[in-house]
Amino acid sequence: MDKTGSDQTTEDKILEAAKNVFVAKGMSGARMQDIANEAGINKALLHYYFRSKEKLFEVIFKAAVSRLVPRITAILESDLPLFTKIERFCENYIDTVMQSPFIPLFVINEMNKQPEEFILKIWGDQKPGLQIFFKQVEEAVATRLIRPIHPHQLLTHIVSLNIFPFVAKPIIFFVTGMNTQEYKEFMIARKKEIPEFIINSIKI
Amino acid sequence: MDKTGSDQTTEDKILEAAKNVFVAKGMSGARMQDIANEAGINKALLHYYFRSKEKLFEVIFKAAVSRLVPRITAILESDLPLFTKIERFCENYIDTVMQSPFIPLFVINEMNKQPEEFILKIWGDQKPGLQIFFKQVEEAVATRLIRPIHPHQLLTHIVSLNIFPFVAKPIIFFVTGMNTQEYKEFMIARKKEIPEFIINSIKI
DNA sequence: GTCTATATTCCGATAGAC
DNA sequence: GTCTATCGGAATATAGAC
Repeated sequence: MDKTGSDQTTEDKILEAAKNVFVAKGMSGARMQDIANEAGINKALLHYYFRSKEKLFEVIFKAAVSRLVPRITAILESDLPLFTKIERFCENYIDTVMQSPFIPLFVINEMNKQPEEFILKIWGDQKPGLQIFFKQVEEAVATRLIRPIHPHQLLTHIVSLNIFPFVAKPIIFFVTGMNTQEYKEFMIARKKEIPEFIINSIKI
Repeated sequence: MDKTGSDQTTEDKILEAAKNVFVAKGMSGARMQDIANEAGINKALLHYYFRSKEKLFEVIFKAAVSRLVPRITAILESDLPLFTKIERFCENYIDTVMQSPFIPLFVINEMNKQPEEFILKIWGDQKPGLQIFFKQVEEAVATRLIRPIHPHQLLTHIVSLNIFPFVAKPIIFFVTGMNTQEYKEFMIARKKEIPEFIINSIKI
């Protein structure tokens, strides 16, 4: 099962190549020729398997969303205690995203650029039910486990602290003068730093 | 001085139109024809004022960076006390960005997509000296004003909490089910919520 | 299924009249 | 400075041989 080997089906090679190119350059910046080169085939074959660039993009984008969203919601929707949940989420999220660090910006960017009807077609059923998490936060406030805070605000805090450093990587480089190795250590440190930062703030 | 009126010079009309189109669609998604339409002129005139799409983009991107970066650094580089600084920063940043909320994603996205030499040409001198802020955080730790935290981590926390909700607006809509008005109120509430969240976490 | 060759559309850029 | 018309190349997509 060598992901880059020649035992992949042509369709798989196309999908992997398309993912790499679309994620790196975005829908409008990607070229069918780039994808064909990356897959080691020619342009015509792309259109044989997927009718158009738009159809191919739709498949890739949907797959990216389908992998990113559950990654965020699964732990938050579990029945763990609130603080444990926050700790697990940060560790787990940063670990997985470090392996494909450009996916978040890809999804965020296309969510902002693609027409709304396209986005609706993708998310349609995906709309995550985070009500369990919101309820849990409200209860934690009611029982004085944490200080008063709106669940939407807390969720946004958590997600912002985890995702933003990935999308802003070039800015962090410029501002701090880190090199690649230091950036990696910085992100690993955040797996502990973020939950500590959050829990320190909300616990009573 | 009507910004949308016809008393603008042609160059100003082009610059404003180009900003709107580039920010909305990105470098690769923008079309010279779109910019010409938005400016109420024709394509040829774009090339008369700015030699190429790339040159025009460079002007727009540089302007965006030059307006965004000082906005972040000015307050952080001031000589205010640490907590006051954090409060002012959040209020000020969210206020100004709410007036052109797509600039941060534009800058972040192009920083990731444009070749490094292009970015270097833009930032060149801009490299902000946040050493004052970093020193201040270290001193605050040393004097037990705040708990131990690496200055880079704290800065990243602050910036993440402020910027991310703008770039992730469509995701917030889907996840929380907010409408436009609720989103606006949500962002206004963050002007107080974020500094409270941060200071609560780091103060001893 | 896979390729080469070609059609077709689009887009950045220029020529040249006014 | 501003316009219309057009060039030339690039990109998506299709035709047709194998």
